Amino acid sequence: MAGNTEGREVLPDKLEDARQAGGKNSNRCTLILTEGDSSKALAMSGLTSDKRDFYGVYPITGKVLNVRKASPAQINRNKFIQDLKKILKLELQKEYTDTSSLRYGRVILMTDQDDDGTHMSGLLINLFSFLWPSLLKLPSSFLIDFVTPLIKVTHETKEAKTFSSLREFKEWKEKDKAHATEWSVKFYKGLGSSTVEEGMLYFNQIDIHVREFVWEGDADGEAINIAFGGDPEKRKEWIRKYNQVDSLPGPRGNKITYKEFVNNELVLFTIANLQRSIPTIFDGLKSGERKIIFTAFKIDLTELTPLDEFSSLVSQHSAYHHSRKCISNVIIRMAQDFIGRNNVNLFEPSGQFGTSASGGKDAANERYLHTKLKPVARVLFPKADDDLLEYNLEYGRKLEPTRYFPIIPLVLLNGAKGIGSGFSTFIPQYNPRDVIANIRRGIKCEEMEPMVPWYRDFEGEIKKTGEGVYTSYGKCHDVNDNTVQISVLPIGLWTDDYKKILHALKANNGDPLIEDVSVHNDGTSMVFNVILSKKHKKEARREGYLKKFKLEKNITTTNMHLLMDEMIKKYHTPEEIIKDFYPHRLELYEDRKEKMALALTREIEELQRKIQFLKDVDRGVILVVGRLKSEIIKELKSGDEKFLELSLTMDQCIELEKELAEKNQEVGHLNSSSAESMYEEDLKKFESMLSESEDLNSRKRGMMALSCQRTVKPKKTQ
DNA sequence: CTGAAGGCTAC
DNA sequence: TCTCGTAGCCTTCAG
Repeated sequence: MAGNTEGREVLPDKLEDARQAGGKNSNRCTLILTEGDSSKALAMSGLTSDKRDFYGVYPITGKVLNVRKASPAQINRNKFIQDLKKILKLELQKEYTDTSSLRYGRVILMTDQDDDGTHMSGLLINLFSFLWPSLLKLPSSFLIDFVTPLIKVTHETKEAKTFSSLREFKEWKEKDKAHATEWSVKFYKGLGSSTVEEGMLYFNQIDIHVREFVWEGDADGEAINIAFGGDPEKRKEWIRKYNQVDSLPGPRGNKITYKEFVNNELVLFTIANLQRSIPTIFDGLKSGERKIIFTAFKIDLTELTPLDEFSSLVSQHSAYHHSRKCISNVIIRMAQDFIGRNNVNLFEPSGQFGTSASGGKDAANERYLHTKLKPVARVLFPKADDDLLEYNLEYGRKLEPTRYFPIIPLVLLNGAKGIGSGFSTFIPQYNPRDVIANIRRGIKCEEMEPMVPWYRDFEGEIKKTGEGVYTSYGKCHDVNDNTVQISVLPIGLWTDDYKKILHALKANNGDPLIEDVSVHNDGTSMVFNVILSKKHKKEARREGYLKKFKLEKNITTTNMHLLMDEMIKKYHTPEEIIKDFYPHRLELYEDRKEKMALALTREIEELQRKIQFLKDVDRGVILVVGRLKSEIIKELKSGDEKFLELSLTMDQCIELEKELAEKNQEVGHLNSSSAESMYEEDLKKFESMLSESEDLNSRKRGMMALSCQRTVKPKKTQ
């Protein structure tokens, strides 16, 4: 009667097993895999007691292992796969011709209706298709997609309709454009926000909320292999192809082939993944960073504010839908200013935002941190641009711009690292002055100077050592015959990691290269004193300490990808990035000029009308004295009524004429200024700000030097 | 030569 | 609350 309880005690704690699972009715049982614990709760509240006979629920926490790229050992030790095997009684390597030996007859994937949810479904499909392909090829679908409505439209007289994708909704709207506006539209924000009642509704009519995955043939396997296999080149090709499809997918019933899923739906995750991981050429920002900047400008974050407070404001103002912990980490990274991080940080780090001891991983918890915008932010992103940008909308609400246009390519100042689907990116940091100089050359149609990576306050050397390869070097010197002092590490090598390297050299498999290491922290930086082993001393001197002590690190320009209008573009040099950037920035000044001219013209016309009005009053053309206001208005041109509020004196007239003269002068100035000269003004402002902060830094360093007069003495050798 | 690890925004 | 494990790509380094 009841399900087979054999082995039930070893089933995972988080499983809500179907009562009939593993029994003679196991074939009629369905396992629901949910994305996260909150979706499991929704499923549980929707499944009434009688349904619990045949439905089991198991939550997945986090992303599922991509088995196609994993080693057998990794697959074996993966917790989720172990659990799944137990729950379904799956056996590796087994060919299934039916599901009779399993504890459940089919599996429903209940993932969120967002891009990451699609990815989760994809990873699960990938898992089954790789480990148990025979199950997906069974005539009756083994994998089922649970589809909750994303959008619901209601009408006064007609029956409500629901859509499970934005694409379906848009198709419907296009088809009946004339009447679409009669419907009111409701957007669901995903599984997490569904109510218990909605959960019940989904499971009462489960048939209209599911979609079967169908295996048609080899093309399905091939599509999955391209999306999840070990060949990124194939993936790049796939993304390029499906990123620009304007044709909509075929009819959407209650079935979908794996190939359709991959090419029409999974590709949307891929694009979202690129947009959050790879900056645009225009503003050098990833989507999350853009939301952060936007919110900081919008709420005018010029006073130190607790970081957790700011990050929750970002969620509200920019409709950031991911975890707040995540956005806090991004803000922390944007505010960090230790050597090797940002050349121009836009946010003030107040509190322990992390150090070069561990590349910033030692930052304090967000509740101990404060931040605010640095003044340079509004110099790089001028306020005057705000009206010229294009903004994203969500449910009709204005959000952050689709892209900003800082005055110089931010991505070259602060660099970029990111890992997306199909593409990753690495862009080194450069000297703002070099970038400015090259922009000026570009505008004057002169050849640009090749730039070498530059990191603020880095005292080591960086030079070109190959095609697309630059090497940064640490610094060290002999203190005495036995001791070498290492005072500077190459870019990207953190002191904690370097300690490990030195200890490895000390051990060196029983043949020590160095005898001893001592580490000194002088408050701002680390200094290592290394005692050379007698045996290797000569060799170390001959081959060079930098090489011997691993004080060289490469910085490559071979993987520079940026987004440009939703397409990935590869750059080979930083100068190429500048060339793609500054013409757009110049165009923005043309826009700005046009807009300012229009506003000025309006103001001048208004002034002229006011002056004319006052003159007419003065000459008696308009009679004012001793009359009712309503009488006078009848004789006035429409729009002139408000001029009655003016003080009707010649003093007022003279003042307005003075104002008019000023405005006319402004027009003259505007007409004589070109986009280029306006650009130059903004660049000069940024340059003077750079000089200010450089002065400040050198003063700070001077004070440090004074207070740290005690130099670090090497430890005496015994 | 192969495998692992680091970097970063997400679940 | 914090830690851990996962995706995704490319480069470096250890075995």
